[in-house]
Amino acid sequence: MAPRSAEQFESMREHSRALIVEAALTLFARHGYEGASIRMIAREADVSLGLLYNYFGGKDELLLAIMHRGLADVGESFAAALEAGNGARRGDPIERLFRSAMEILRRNRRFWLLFYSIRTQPAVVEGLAGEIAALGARIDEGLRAILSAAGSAEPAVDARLLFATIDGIGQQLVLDPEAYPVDAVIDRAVALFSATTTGGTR
Amino acid sequence: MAPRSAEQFESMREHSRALIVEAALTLFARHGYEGASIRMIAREADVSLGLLYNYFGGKDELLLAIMHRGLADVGESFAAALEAGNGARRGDPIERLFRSAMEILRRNRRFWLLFYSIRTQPAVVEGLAGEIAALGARIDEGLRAILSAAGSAEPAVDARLLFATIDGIGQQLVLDPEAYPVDAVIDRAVALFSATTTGGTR
Amino acid sequence: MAPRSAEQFESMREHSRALIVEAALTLFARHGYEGASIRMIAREADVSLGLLYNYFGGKDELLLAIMHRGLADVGESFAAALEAGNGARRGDPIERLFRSAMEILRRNRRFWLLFYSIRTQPAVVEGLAGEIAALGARIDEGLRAILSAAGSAEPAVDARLLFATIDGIGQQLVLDPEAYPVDAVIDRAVALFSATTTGGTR
Amino acid sequence: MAPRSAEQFESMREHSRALIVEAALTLFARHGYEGASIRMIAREADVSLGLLYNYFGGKDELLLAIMHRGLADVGESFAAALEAGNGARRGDPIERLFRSAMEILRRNRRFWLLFYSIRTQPAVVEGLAGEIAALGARIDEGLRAILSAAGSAEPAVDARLLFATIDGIGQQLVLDPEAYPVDAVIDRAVALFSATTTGGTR
DNA sequence: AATGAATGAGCTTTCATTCAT
DNA sequence: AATGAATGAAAGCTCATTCAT
Repeated sequence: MAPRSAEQFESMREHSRALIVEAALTLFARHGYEGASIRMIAREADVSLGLLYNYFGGKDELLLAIMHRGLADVGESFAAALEAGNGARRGDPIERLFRSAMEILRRNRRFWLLFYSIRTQPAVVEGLAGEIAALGARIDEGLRAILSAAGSAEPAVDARLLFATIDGIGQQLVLDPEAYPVDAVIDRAVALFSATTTGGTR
Repeated sequence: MAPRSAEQFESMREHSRALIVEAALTLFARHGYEGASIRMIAREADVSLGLLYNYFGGKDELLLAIMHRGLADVGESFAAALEAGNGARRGDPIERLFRSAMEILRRNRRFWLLFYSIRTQPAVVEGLAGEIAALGARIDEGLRAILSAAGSAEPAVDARLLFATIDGIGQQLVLDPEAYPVDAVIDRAVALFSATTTGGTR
Repeated sequence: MAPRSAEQFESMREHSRALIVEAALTLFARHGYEGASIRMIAREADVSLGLLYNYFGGKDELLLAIMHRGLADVGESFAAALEAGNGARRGDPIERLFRSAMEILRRNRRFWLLFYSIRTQPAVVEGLAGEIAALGARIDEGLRAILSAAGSAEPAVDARLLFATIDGIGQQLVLDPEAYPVDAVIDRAVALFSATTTGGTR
Repeated sequence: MAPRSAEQFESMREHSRALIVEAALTLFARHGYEGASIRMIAREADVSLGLLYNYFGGKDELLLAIMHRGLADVGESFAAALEAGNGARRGDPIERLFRSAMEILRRNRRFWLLFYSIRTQPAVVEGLAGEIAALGARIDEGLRAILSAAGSAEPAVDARLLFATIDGIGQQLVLDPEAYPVDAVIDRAVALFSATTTGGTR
């Protein structure tokens, strides 16, 4: 019999990899990086222990893969939100920003649960520090641009505050997605931030 | 050796206990709850493994003791901040709130680092959930009172937003206490929140 | 594709088998039997894991095949050396023996490295013990014959000593083929052994 | 109750350490370094898995400790043999050397079984290479001195041969201590080596 | 003839915890 | 009050081996 084709193998690999990443994301989110064991993950993915190591060099690589993907997603989503704001689309760019931030959080709650639980731990975040810092800088820059355009007197400080506010709301949302009144809070936040800017260049 | 008095024993106990809690706080903050081992803690406290277990029934009890103390401290500090606001002291109560919140964070950075890293993990936080929820409710209530007094149209929503903002700023501060421009950000936050309230009862 | 002939298949088989044996010999020699993994061997042979198991029932069979071949080679080479000595060829048979022994060692250094590393381990050598003993007996016999012919008073003991000497020199040579002064040592050994025999039948 | 005294702890430690080293030596000798598992060793020592790691940082450290002790023993024994030869003691120094070498081998058969099985494997011997080389050099030097004194024309080469002969006999002895006729072989070897030296300075 | 994904037992190691003194 | 030797379960990881194609 002929061996499986390269495409067959590729699709098997893709499938198993996805299973594992999915399981890891769930368990890392629930128990934290250290609290979730490789065994638990393999079982959750319904895959053997050994197979996991066919795809990831170790627990750290698994985390890295997940975080890498998650951070990239955040970066892209944020860039898209900014771009939309610069276009002809109507509506307050600050509001759009808040909304899309919440969208990102909601879409990948597990990633954020994980991210929030590891970002204080240097050893865990080690290989990611640069990437995270770069993403933070890019976001800060974007926020400053929006706030400048909106007529902020101190865009650098306002950007920090805006970011902290989003971060804070996001964390509450992620901790209790059922009960937290995001929409009302966001409305209020938008009102606050818009009130103190002149309304921008127009 | 002369027999020690009951007071001497008591003070030795207190001393050792404090040493252990201190060490645990440092290491839990640095490596997370799962990442810090009992051995590391005993060594850091310069105390034997056995002694640690004389004082604390296990790793979880140690965490509980730390968290309990920390949460109590937060509760008290917050109550004090509110009380001061209600008193004859002049100045914006919202500002006073922000300032004292930052004070709390700064005073016990390690506690917050730890708290932020575990609050997403049900298993770790298990025995604390009620306490945390109660504290949250108390704070929410206090915030609503302040905001009502300050003339907020929707104190419940504003309280949520205010809390999220404090939480968000706090987290940034705790992650990078050296470089984060707290004071400027707080000034701005105070301005924002004060601007949208009529000024309250005065 | 044209169907391959039986000979073509046969030659492919031979080729793959040889590739695998070659790789295994290299890695067993370098890392020892337990230290070399089947995966490493398959990769070194540039062959799939599955194919390796098509040719060899397991790691132990692979070792057996290698050792079997190696021991057979030793047996043949030794027999040839003896035969030459019995023939009309001139020169000291003891010298010829030493020289051809070194020749064997040099020709298959990897085999000897492996052999020396496993011969103390009953479990590894299990299936080979008989074969090794038989070869040893054959060699001992041959040595006794030579030494008898050379006029040794105690050929049995001399054979043991001669064998140990060859073994000892061989091991040094194999451990450091670059720097070890085999030739000089052999010259000296030949002189020693020849001096204490009367010169034999002639 | 008072805690155990420092001496009590020390003696407990000494006891357990010895148990572990003893078991490791036995199993490393029997199955080789890679072939003996830490679990097997702990069981053989009748000690828990964890305790082993209280005393040795890992499998490699355990090997190192054993080899270190063994090599030191060889060095000392050899030095003693040489010293005795330089003193007033009568008898052939070469003979004394052979005898004491066999004594060393017999006294610690397990060490030699282990040593012979790992000396061809660079990765295993890694941390020991320098120590082994130094010991080898010291022995070579000692042998050259003896052979010079005994009137050898080429002490450097004779030393190599003598060493290889001892090594070879030793290996046979260690492989089959019951049946190998060491004494007879040694007698013969002494005769050979003594015959070709003039008898030395005296 | 040949592939490599998949398995699970077993490996080395770490950890929270106990206990005799 | 205090010590640290001792335990064994469970962690991360590797390995020989199987099997569908």
